[in-house]
Amino acid sequence: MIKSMEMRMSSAEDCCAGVIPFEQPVKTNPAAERRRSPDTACSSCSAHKQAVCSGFSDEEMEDFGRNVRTRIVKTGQSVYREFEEAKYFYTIVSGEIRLANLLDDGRRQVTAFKTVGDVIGEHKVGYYQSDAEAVCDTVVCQIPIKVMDKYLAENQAIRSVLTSKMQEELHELRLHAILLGRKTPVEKIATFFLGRAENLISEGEDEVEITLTMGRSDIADFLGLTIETVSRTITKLKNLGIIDVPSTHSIVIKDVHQLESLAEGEK
Amino acid sequence: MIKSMEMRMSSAEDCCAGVIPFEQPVKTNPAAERRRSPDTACSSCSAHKQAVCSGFSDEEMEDFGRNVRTRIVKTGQSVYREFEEAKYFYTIVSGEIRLANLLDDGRRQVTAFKTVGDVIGEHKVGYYQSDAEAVCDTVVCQIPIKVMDKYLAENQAIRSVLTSKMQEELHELRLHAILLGRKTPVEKIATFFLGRAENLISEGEDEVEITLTMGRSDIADFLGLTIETVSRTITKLKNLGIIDVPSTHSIVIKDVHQLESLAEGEK
DNA sequence: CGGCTATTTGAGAGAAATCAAGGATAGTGG
DNA sequence: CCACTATCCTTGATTTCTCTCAAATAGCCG
Repeated sequence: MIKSMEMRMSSAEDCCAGVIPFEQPVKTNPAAERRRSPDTACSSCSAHKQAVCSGFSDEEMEDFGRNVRTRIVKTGQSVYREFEEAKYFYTIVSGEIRLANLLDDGRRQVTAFKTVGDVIGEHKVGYYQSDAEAVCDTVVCQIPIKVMDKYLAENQAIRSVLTSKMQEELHELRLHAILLGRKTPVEKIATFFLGRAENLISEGEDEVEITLTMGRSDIADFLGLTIETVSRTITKLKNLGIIDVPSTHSIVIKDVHQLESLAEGEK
Repeated sequence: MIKSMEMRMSSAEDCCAGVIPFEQPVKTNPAAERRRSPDTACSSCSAHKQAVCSGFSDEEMEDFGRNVRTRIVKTGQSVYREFEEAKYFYTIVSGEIRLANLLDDGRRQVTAFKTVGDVIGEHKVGYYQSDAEAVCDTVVCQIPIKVMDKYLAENQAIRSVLTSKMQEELHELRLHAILLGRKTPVEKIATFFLGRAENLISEGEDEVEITLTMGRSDIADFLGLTIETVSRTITKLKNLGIIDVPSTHSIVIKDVHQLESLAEGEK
């Protein structure tokens, strides 16, 4: 039923932008997890400012910290799988997660890449609706649904943050639908690169370097293309002088403005 | 900037399944709206059971009814437009709404069709992120964001219903991404028809009749196809004996099981 | 009935997928 | 540290499917 793709991936230590907020050795146990101890407290968490927990007061944070666990997910491993009972939310502390769905014959659609501060999991459904897999070595904060529900019931700030995150996710999925349904390969790749560059583009700067954590097949399955078309399109953009490709997983956007034009279909 | 598509549509009175819950004449004013009076109270609203307001107690409902307005939206008119300031949520009382986004050159992606009981609008963003247009004559219940926020702050049941609806929307958008990115035209059309039949299929029944409220170009823009491919694919399914097409806007699924096989890509 | 759209159907072109190799890269083990 | 090997990525040739362009038909409204 499930064609094995993208397994046996490299551990690629330098591929993840986020800083892992503690130095503990990774357990050999594949489901490595630990309750947060004082030295790994939420207050020192590198993802705190961007995550749902940003809405907590200091005392609440401390209480929260006692109820969550940190889980290390190595490249290619899954955080959860589609149809599994949804017992937890996860906040991404460092690394990157892809959400993907499979058709019976092995065709795959990656619906989103999630990074530091993003929340994954399901509310009110009971089971996960996608596979969540680590694109590179990743650290997540595991929050039991019941705990989250308690905070949501009591705390307006948390509700507000979570609702905003859901709303943003809806918006991103709608934008992605436009991309999948109506954009050409060049537009898709250009849009994808710009999305990755979003937080890196500084005023008046034409050149930005982005990191492609994931492989070409993840990109292809995200954009609704084949890996060959992804590869050819990247080469085309390179030949046009709009990007440079110093290495497979690194792209330098040499002309942001021109790439933006391409992304919107202006010839 | 915007290519005019789908304008000047017919008024197609028989195309909407929902029952309009009151008999007032439609105002000639294009922004026809009225505060709900006792005889048009929420308690008699045909959408009540399926909508967010289902979480209200009787007194709350009465209060709620004083704060909302009913708005009649004729075929082709918009409830709101992308980038407009988002002042209201809307619950669909009867009829059908399409959410759509345009690219600068006129390409369009319909991201969803919304029907009775669905909520449209944005939280926490400030502006609408899609166009919302009536596929056929439609009645919506207009809820000021501030009013909704008040209820959300006070009422767990409302929060729960709204969160569920958002979660469901996320799920639908993910499923739609799979369709757009990875399915063939036959699979897309089959999936679309089955989605429309979802609440109509009864146990052990092979044959179901569905109504296509929208035109072929809406279907095409929803499925990421051209109208020609939509038309040809429908013809193909007809020739295979899996469906009948008694009229343009009516489809009889003659073999639900076989259509399900096609929708999932089983040859 | 007449005009306007929407839909269907046909023919042809073009673009992306598929099939097939060769080359680069990274992780493994000596 | 280096060679080996598996995998990933790129490139080329070909096929196939969908889009585009074009025109006929059908359906609806006044």
